[in-house]
Amino acid sequence: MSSTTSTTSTTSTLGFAILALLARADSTGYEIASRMRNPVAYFWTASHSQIHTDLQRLLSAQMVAYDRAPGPGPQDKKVYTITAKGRDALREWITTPPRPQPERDELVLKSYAAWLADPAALMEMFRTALHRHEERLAEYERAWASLEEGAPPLFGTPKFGNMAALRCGLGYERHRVEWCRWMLDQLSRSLNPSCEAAKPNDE
Amino acid sequence: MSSTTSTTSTTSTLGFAILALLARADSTGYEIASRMRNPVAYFWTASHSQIHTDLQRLLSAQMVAYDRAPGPGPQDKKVYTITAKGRDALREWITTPPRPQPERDELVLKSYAAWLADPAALMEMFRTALHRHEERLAEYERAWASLEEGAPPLFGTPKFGNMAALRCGLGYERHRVEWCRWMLDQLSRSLNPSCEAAKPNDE
DNA sequence: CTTCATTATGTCAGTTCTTACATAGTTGGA
DNA sequence: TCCAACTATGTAAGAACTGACATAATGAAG
Repeated sequence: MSSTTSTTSTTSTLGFAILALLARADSTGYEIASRMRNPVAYFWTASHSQIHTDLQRLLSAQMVAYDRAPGPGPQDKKVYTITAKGRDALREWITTPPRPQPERDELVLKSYAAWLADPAALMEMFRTALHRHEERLAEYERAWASLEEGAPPLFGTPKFGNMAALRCGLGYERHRVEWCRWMLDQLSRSLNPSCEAAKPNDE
Repeated sequence: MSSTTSTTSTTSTLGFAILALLARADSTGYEIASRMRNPVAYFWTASHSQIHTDLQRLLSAQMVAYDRAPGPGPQDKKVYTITAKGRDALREWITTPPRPQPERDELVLKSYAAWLADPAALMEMFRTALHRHEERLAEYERAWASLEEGAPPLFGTPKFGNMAALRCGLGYERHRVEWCRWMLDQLSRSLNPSCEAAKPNDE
């Protein structure tokens, strides 16, 4: 309605990811990038170049502010803080239902085209994927155990967010491990279909 | 080796998605777009504008060719076919291990920041998401049942690809439904923590 | 008869994101 | 002592993708 305060929230999803991290702890751009590589925040990643770009955009939108702190390096480092305006925008964004995501997954795409390729080579690819997912799963299980050790997750504390995201990650990796194993089983059957009658057909 | 045939495979993932569809059936650009909206091929989507752009790129790379066919419309429609070169490139791409995907998921990001927001509003958002995933799951289960009806999935036939991708979709939607329910349970507990001992913990 | 959905092609502006380039101090090991 | 890794900032070119614009025939419903 009011033409002055344009509510054209031009903040991108990455912008909100940055705000979500700053709401937990003040950070430099570099720290934000490394915190995003952390598996707990595994669901959104960005290169440092884009983080710097977005921080500048958030700055001009007055969503964040920064204090200069010395070194190490030629320039001062900039420790960013979320502003009240940024926290308001973040809070509003959190409960806005996201549009259904387009599910872009290269491995599934490859499986869809798998009938054209060499089964042995496919098996190697899925074995690699399986190992990756098993490692991630183990990592998440360790993180989950260490989160459950302390006090129960209180809503209103960052720990709640950690558990929520981690719980999703656990379920996702379990599903992936299962799927990769199923694929490997199907592919091995196509290589030696001899034991067709012997197999008990359940797992 | 040979400097003339530059193996700089500049084909994007979308390009291979298009090739994978054309390997199953010749299609116009419009048909490719609608086939990508089909839930069986739910793992990669694109707007028609980008499909047209990529088809032109694939054409100049001689990965596809087309025959003109009449109407309906002002121009002839172009029925695209995958070429031998395109099929070779596709086959090579299928077994190349994809880099670990960055897992960009807005809903998980929101859950990570959920501790800052209103639990009631969050519950509504997760209820919406739950319904979407339940619907998808039902859709996939129907598709799976109709795939199992016929002959068993033979490797070397497109049906194998359908089952592979669908199996992944089923596992994913189940995991999502489970996670959304867990989130709703956690959020409802934070709203009335009184019945901590009373509730039977299942639904 | 008009209107609307579907089939069908394409361009263009703008956003998001990746990759490479560019700089520079500190710290720790070989 | 030198070299590599880490901390720290940023720019710029280009790829990937979205959404709006633009055109136009067919067929079905009202």
